[in-house]
Amino acid sequence: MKPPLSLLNPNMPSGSGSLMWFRKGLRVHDNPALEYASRGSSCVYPLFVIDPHYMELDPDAYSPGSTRAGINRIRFLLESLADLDSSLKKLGSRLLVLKGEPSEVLIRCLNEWDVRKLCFEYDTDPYYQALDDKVKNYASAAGIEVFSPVSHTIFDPADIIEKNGGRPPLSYQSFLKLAGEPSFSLSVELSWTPPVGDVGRCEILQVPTLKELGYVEKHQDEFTPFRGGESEALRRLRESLSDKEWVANFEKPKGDPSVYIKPATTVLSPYLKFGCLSSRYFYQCLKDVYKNVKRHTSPPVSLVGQLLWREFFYTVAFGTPNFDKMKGNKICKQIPWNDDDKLLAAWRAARTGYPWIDAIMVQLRKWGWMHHLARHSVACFLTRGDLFVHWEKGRDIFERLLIDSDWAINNGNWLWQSCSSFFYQYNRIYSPISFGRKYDPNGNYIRHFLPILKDMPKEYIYEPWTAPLSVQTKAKCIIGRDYPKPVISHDTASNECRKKMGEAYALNQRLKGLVSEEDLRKLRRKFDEDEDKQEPKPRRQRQKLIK
DNA sequence: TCGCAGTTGGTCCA
DNA sequence: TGGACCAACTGCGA
Repeated sequence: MKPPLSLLNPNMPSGSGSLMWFRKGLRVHDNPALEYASRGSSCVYPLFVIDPHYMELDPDAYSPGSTRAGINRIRFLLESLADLDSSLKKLGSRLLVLKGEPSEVLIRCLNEWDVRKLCFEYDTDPYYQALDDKVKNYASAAGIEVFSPVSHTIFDPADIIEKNGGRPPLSYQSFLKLAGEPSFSLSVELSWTPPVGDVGRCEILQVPTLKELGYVEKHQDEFTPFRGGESEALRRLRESLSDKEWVANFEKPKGDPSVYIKPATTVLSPYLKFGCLSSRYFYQCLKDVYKNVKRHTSPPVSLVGQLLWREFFYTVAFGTPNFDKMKGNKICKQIPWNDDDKLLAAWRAARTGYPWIDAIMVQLRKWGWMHHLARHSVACFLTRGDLFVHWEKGRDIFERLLIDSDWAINNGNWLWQSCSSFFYQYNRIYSPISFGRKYDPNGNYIRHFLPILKDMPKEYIYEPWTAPLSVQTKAKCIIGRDYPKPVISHDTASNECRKKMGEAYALNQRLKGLVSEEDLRKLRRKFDEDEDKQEPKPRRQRQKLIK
C-alpha cells in the first residue's frame, strides 16, 4: 500500500532524530508511522499533545467532561495513553506528553529538537486535515521529511473516490464493488525503538490522571465499564475471536440491543476510534477465522461487513463537503426540522417519559456506549420518528458522550437515521414501546438503567403511564411525579412526522435538491399551521408535560 | 424509464 | 419464529 502523503526525500541525512506524533493510532502493533520513525534513526521522540480545548474541564457543560468530550471518553483516552507509554517503555522508549495548541507545540518541538523525520498517521477528519496542513507546510519549509501513511483505515478513501470518477460511492454495495479486496501488509512487530532524544528546555509531562486534569470522582456516579488502551483492545479481540462459531455466524441486525452485561457485539469500536486496535489487523484476524470454518456470514451483516461500513462512511465523509451539516451538503435532504429545545433537553436528560428511550440515554451518559440498534431507536425518536428535532443536535450530543464517537461514522449514522441520506424509508419508524419489548419483554434493561421503574410490573414497564394508580403506588413510582409522563404521544407524533417527511421529500424532489432557506421557512410555517389547526389541545398539553 | 435492491419497522396471524 | 401485508422511499443499472 502506498504512503499517499509521504514527502520522501532520499537525500535526507539518515541516523538522526525522528518525531513520532501520536493522535489516534495509539498503539505499537501495525503502526507504519512508528516503524518508519524507528528505522535508521538515532533517536525517536514519541509525542502526544494534550489539547486543552478538548480536555479542559467545562463546569458549565450539561454533563461531566469538557466542552467537546464527556468524562468517559477523556478517561478512555488517558488510559490509552498510559498503556501506550507502558508499551513504549518495554521497547526502550516512553511517551512524551506536552500541553497546548497542537500545531504550536509541534512547531516548537520541530524547532528545538533534533528532528529530521516527522511521522504521523494520516487522518481524514476535517480537524486534522487543517491541522496537518499547517504542520506539514512548516516541516517541509524547514527541510524536515514528512511521512504520513494511511493506517487508520483499511482502504485509502482518496483511492476509492478517484476510482469512482472523483465522487464518493453513495451506497454500500457500490462501495464494495469499487473497493474490491484490500491489499496491505501489516507493519513489522517492533522489538525495540531508538531511545528518546534530548528534549532541551521542553517541560515534559507524565500521562495525567483525571484528577490532575481537574476532574473529581463526584463528577460522575458511574464510569464506563470499558477500559482504554491497546492491551485491553488486543485482549478483547482475542476473547471475541476465540469463539469461532460466533465470529462466523455474526449477523449485526440480529443482535439484541437490550443485553448489557455481555453485549451482543465485540465492543471494539472505541478501540478502533482511538486506533488502540488496527482495523487492518482486525480485518486480517477475521479473514483467518473465516479460512478455518465451513461457512460464514458476509457483508453487510458479518463482522468483516462492520469494518467495511466504517470504510464506507470514512470514504463518503472524506469526499463530501459539509458532510456534518444539512446546509451545503449535497447528499443531505433539506428538511425543516424544528428548534424545540425543550424536547431536545428532555431527550438528552433521559426524561422523555418513554422508558426504553430514557434507559438508552442513561446508558449513553453513564457508559458512553450503547448497542447499535439502541442508538437507532433514540436517533429515530429524536428526529424523523417522533420529536422532529434536527439531527445535528442529536449528533452533537452523541459526539460528546460516546466513547467511540467518530466524526465520519457518527455523522453518517445520523444522516442515515434521520432519512437525510443513504436511507429513505421514512415510514419505517422504530416504536419506542414495542421495539425494546420484542427483545426484552421483562424490561430488565430498563430496570437496570432506570431503577425508579425497577418494581413496575412487566405489563406496564414500556408504557408506565397506562398503569393504574394502585399499580404505580405499589411500584413506588408515580408517573408525573417520580417519572415523567410522555412528552408526546407516539401514535400522533409519528403520524405527523411521516406526513412532514413526505412533504419535505416532495419539496426536495420538486426543487431537485436546491431548497433555499426561504423554502424551508415556508414549509416549517405550514407544519406549524397544520399542527395548530388539527391538534391544538395536544400541543398545549405537550408544553405542559415538558415543564 | 423501469425494475430491483436496500444491514436491522410494525402488526397480525398461523 | 417466520411470513404476509402495509405503504412506499431512493439509487443504481439495464
